[in-house]
Amino acid sequence: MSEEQDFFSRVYKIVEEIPKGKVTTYGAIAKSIGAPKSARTVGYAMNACVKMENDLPAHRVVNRNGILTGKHHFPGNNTMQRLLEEEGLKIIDDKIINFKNHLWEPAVNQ
DNA sequence: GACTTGACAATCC
DNA sequence: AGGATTGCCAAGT
Repeated sequence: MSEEQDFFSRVYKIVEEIPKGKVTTYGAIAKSIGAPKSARTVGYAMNACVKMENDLPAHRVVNRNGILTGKHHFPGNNTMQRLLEEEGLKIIDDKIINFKNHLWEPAVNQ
């Protein structure tokens, strides 16, 4: 049993599991992969995810404040906000309204 | 092989 | 209540 995949792969796997209309935080993802202190590293993986052509809903990942911290890294100007709004979320001032209400907690044993 | 950077988070003042 | 600092970990240079 060797599920020891790369840090990136684990992060991608979690992000891939994020249901539509839901969002999660970097810390939650890091925690689910067994690295609660590697929240920064999770964001680092996301940055690489945009560079590669994948189907990861990176726009559903925000910081623990529910703020679209990574919107600047998306193609275009407000791609991230637009995508979230398309999923039924409300965003004001780059911040998700009722963020806690749309927060999705990933599993710990993936 | 060591230093710097970075889409975070928690703590201190 | 709000701003500044520290901690942590992985990849890049």
